[in-house]
Amino acid sequence: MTRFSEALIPTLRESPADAEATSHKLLVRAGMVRQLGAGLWTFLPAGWRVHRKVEAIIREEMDAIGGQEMLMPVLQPADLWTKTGRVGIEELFKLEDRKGSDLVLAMTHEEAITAHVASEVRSWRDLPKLLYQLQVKERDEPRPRAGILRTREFVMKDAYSFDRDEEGLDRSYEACIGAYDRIFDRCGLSWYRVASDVGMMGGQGADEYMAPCAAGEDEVAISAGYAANVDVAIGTPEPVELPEGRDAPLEVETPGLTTVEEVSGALGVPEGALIKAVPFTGDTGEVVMALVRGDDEVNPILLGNAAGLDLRPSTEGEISDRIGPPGFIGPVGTEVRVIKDSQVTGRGLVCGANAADRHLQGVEPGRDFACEEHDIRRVREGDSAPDGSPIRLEPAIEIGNIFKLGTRYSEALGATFLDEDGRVRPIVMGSYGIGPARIVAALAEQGADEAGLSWPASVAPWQVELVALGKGDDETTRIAADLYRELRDSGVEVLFDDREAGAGQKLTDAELIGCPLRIVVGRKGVEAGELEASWRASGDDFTIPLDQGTVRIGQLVAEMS
RNA sequence: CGGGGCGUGGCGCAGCCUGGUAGCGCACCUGCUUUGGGAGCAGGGGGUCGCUGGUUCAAAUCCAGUCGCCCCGACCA
Repeated sequence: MTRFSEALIPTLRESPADAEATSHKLLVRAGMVRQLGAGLWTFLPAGWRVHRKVEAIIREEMDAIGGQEMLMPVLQPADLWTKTGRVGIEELFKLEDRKGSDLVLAMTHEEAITAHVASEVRSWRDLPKLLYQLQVKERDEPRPRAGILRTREFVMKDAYSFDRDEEGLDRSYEACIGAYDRIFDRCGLSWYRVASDVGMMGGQGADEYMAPCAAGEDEVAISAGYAANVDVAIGTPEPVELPEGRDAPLEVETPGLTTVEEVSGALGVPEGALIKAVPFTGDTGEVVMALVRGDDEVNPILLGNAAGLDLRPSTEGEISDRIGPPGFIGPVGTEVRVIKDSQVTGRGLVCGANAADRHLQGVEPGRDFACEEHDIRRVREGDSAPDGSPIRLEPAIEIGNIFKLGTRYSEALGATFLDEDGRVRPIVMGSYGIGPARIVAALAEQGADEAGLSWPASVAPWQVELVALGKGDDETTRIAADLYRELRDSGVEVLFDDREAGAGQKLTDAELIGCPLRIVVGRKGVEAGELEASWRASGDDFTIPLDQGTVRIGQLVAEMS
């Protein structure tokens, strides 16, 4: 299999100075990855072994649901991207060839695959199809970060489904969910499938697969029976005790008090009794006033979806012109569109009076102002999920995503077919991505301890690390070398540390690299007729009789996978 | 794009403020000793101090510009 002395596994005693994330530090220290430039990473042999094992699991599960693997170019004519309207995306790398033709480096492959399917698929009989590839993607990221977590070039498994209609898409989508669930389970990850924002991909539905880890750049709202990206998560907060209602709003003086904290303090009401009015301006110039409880924040994504607009926070000038003095605005008497969070209810609420240094008490939605009602507040730790269980927020890294694309790409690129009635119809598409490198990083984060990495057996670079403590050609070294050959010949993936190095270095490196099972051949053990074995994950150790080494280790390896 | 930080042998760092022959630890090479948690002794190799320009008798050090990298935020199919 692999002799450490002959392999390129450059372990490091210290972390690189610019590393912050655990996975970044440990993957570099374990000699698995190296940086070539910002967001540009090389997988060294040990790291690539892990990556390839993840790929193999992906291939098996995609093939199992009828996926067909293929390979498309990364370098593509810009023309295709003009047709789908994606050529303007800032993250898209653009370049010219020597003839001046416009090219792009693909960030995903919807354009390419749809162009092929458009020219090859004619009839309803040709559908459905599920096609996938493992291919490099290129993205001009504004900020690559955290080692291999967010890079400018990375391998992605991208799959695309092509169906005759929505029902077919639903079936393809469900099949992919099944495959994805199995893939992440088999990789040994802790993961969640969460509802997500459909984003710029458009389409009718989207789920993300998230792996919780400290270095994650997303946040997930999780409870016993609920999981959603915080971007779209909806929870129910603790109710607020409101002051007495009134027959009509009462204007009170609140000189210079513009924050929720100041107003609630001055009036002696809980922050949740205030109505926080947050103005947004749409791409059309329309101003929308979002209302949430004083102790809540507006979730701009939920608000944007509710409003059906692309929104940005309004400027002070827009607020003054269209609503009232900033700091004192409210929904009563305003002429702009008002969208109220469903948690803003009851009598006795407090809001800005749209007059300087004035607030209104005893306000009641519906009676005192008209509005649309949606869930637009940002979820908070401790909220209740729909099933009543408490929500917690966890950082997580996105490891996969699936979209119901619909016909956006097929219409743009003329991917149509003739149905059974002879009508031309656009193919209904789905898109399904997985980032193997992110799985590697998430596993590194999830399994790490003070000593280093710890890989699940299914994706470990080697199943066993065999450490020979002796030096030169003493007896222990010969025994270790014999055991290595036997294990290798019996099909065990074994990393044999045969280096001329001190025991401390070899043992620490074994913990750093994180193979599931470590076997030590040393003088003490050999004198007792034993091999010393230990599990990386639990630290449990035990001995194996020397003469049963190959057989027992073979059994343990079979059991672990 | 806004803010902050860093570029000095392979890695981690000091030196810069106050200009004057480039240093430390680890790693590496040779020899001897050593071998159960990152060994010891002796000898040795390796750096145009990111780059360009300026100031100066003299620049790692001062000035200007530029490139690269990291972190926070914005952004992120």
